[in-house]
Amino acid sequence: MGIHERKEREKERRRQQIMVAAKRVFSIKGFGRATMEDIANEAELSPGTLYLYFKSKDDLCASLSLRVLEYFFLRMEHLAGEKQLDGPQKIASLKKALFDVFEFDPLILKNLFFLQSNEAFQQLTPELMDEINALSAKAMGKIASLFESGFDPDQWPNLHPHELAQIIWATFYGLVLWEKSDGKAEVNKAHLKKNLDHAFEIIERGIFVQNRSAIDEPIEG
Amino acid sequence: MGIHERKEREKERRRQQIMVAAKRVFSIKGFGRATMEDIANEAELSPGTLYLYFKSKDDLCASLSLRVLEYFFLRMEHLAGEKQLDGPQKIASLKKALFDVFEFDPLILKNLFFLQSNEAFQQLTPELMDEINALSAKAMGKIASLFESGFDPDQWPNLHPHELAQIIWATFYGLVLWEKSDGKAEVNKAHLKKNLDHAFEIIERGIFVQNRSAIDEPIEG
Amino acid sequence: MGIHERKEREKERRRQQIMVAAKRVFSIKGFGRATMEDIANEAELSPGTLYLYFKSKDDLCASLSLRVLEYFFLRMEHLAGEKQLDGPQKIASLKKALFDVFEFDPLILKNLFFLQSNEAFQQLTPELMDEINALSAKAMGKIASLFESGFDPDQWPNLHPHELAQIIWATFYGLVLWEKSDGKAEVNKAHLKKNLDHAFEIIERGIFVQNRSAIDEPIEG
Amino acid sequence: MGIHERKEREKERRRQQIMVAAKRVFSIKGFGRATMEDIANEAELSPGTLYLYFKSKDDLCASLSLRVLEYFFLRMEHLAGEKQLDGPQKIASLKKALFDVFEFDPLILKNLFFLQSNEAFQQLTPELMDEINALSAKAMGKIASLFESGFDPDQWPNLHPHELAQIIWATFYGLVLWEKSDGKAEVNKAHLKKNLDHAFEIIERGIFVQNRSAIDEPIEG
DNA sequence: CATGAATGAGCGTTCATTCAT
DNA sequence: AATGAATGAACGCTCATTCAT
Repeated sequence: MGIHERKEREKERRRQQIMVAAKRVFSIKGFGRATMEDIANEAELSPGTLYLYFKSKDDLCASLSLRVLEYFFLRMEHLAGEKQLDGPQKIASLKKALFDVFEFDPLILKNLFFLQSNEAFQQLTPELMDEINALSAKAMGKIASLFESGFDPDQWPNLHPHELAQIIWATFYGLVLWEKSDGKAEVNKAHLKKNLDHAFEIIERGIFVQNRSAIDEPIEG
Repeated sequence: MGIHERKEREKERRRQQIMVAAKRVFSIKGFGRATMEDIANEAELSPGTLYLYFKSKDDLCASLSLRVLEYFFLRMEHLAGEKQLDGPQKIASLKKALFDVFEFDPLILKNLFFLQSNEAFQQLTPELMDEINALSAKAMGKIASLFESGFDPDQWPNLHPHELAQIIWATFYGLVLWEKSDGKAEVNKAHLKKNLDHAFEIIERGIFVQNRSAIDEPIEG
Repeated sequence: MGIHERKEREKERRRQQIMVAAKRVFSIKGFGRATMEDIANEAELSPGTLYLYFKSKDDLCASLSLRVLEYFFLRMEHLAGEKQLDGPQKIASLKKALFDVFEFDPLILKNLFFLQSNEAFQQLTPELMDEINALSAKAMGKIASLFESGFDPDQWPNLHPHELAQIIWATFYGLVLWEKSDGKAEVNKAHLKKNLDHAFEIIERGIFVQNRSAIDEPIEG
Repeated sequence: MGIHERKEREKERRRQQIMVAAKRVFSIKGFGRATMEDIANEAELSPGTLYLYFKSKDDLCASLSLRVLEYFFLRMEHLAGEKQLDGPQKIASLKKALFDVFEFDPLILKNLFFLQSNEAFQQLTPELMDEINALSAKAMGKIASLFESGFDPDQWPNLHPHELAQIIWATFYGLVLWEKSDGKAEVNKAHLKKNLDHAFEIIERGIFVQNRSAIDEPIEG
């Protein structure tokens, strides 16, 4: 049994080794222009070996994405579990979590977003595609659940939590992709952070503040 | 001189013809899978001819993007010229303009966003890259100018109009890329419209509404 | 129109040039081990060019086969048209025709037989597969038609012409494949010729001669 | 000595086990598409182990063929030993034996014929190639010996028994390869049987019947 | 200007075989 | 003896681009 476990661990380590190499290569040569041979060289393995751990190049790429997505989902799940937060605190935590996701792996995150908004996505193994989609959906669901009790339905008669989650996610999505992939990681991080701060402040004020008519009405009345 | 001008006009017409063909092919085969030969066939020209009008495939793609960007810029310019609008009207007009840009050519818009967040972008002719960047920047500047007098700097001591423009743009960006490219154009339009509505309502309320402290102060006072 | 025809001729010539090169390469390196690059080099073209004239390696190979098959069919058709031949003359003509087919291109004939009795065959474009099968069937039909009036149905109550055609063809098939592919073309030809002579003499005697019971009957009677 | 023999027996058993697995895989995936890994999985061994028993994939394939060939040779040897048979009985027995050989393993027989008429054959270990050739030759010799006293040399001044053996073998060869490998084993068997019946009836009549001149002679007499 | 045949570097992937354990 | 992870050469095919006509 010890043997089996050791093998498992080694196998997993190899996978990680390949994924690390792939990430490095992607960040140097760009996603589309990285070849399996490049990755193999970087991992100090032969091309064939890569295929023992990943079905295809797409599979490798998607697996990278999956890791970020998993991290993202875990953060969201944890967040959704914190019952005592008020609206603004939720927003703050969400912002923090999203920023952490970005920091966890900016390149791969861009890669993931890229992949999802791309025709290549349709060519993954259906299982992998489903897995990515399912995980995305689950994470989105967690964001939505954050807002189930978070904002005033009288003020937002048409905005369902899922739609809000989508908008927040899309904003994040846009901000991330908007960052130049010029390798200046620290600059990008700071820039994204500032943008996130502003965006979430707007969202927070927009959602939780009593709106104008509510304020004005008593005066008018 | 008439001859020269006619030649110019014909040359420009040819370019348009190719771009129209390219658009059609992209929308059928997807961006990555469209070949220059496909485009040439669709334009009823030979592959070689394409290279008389566009330096490379990337150049052709980028030129397509440029058209959307030009349309976008024109809309923004026009909008920025309308002096009499109040804040909410500006937001409404901006939303309308962005939606029109999407409708103008959803596929190419996605393509543009795609291109910009992509390594391929770095490989365009510098001139083209500059042109795209300059046009983007100019359009962004127009959005920013919308908000120069639009929101209360006391409430937003750190949010410069340019940053707000970026956030709005990124949100749009994210919402557009988030749409599935599954060919159901009408469905996508309706979905994007709803999302845009919500997003801009949040932004509008977030920016223009007096914030909580402002509301509360009289009570405290 | 002259231009178009010249182009057509040149295109056809190119095809021939490639097929000739392919044949040479096959005969040197064997079918399975010949690469498209080998063939391209032999034809003094680039690999890509081959694909302008043939959809795939299989397509190229099958096209080679088709030529032999066409020749074979033409011979059979011509033979079937000669009405005045008696049985032994038919057999002799058929033998001659089959031998000519072998001589026309021994290597490709083996190749064809090889292809047909091989799993690889199932992977050709359906059209090509159908074309080969249809041509084979037509040729077989011609052989069969040779024997529709050729042998005594009283003596062969169960042997239909098509079955006889199959047997003759299979015999030829076996004799051809039986030849060693050792490059000694002349030796092979002589050997096949001798075997064909014997085989067809047996067949001729077997089919056309009155059988024992027929001979014996008068004695019995 | 007991130990050594037991080892030998076990080694031989392992070989058989692998060969059985190989046969199963070939019949499912087709010959060319079966990989060593497939075979190893089927045999519940690891790929490496296969190489302890067979030098190469070709070697394994050829060994399979050898088994059929051995069976064939045994049948022929037995047949050649039956002294009391007359010509037609010999033909009938030979036909029966050949059909049994086909039934013994249609797929592998096709494979053998395939292998022999193929370049791959040249790449086997010389020993294996020699063994196959020797066994073929021996079996062929047995067929030939059947006919040493079987047919009238006056009628067949040029047909030596070995040549007749070759023709019969080639006919069998052709008929076997001619069968579609479509998995419908029973259909194929019935079809081959019918073809064999017809072919051997032709051969029997052709060889043993008094030929035309012999028939005419009584007139002369 | 326009053509379109030709190019050829480049890629993802396979699989028979090896060898350290 | 048995393993099975690793190998790496090899291959068929694509397609953006060029250039002689």
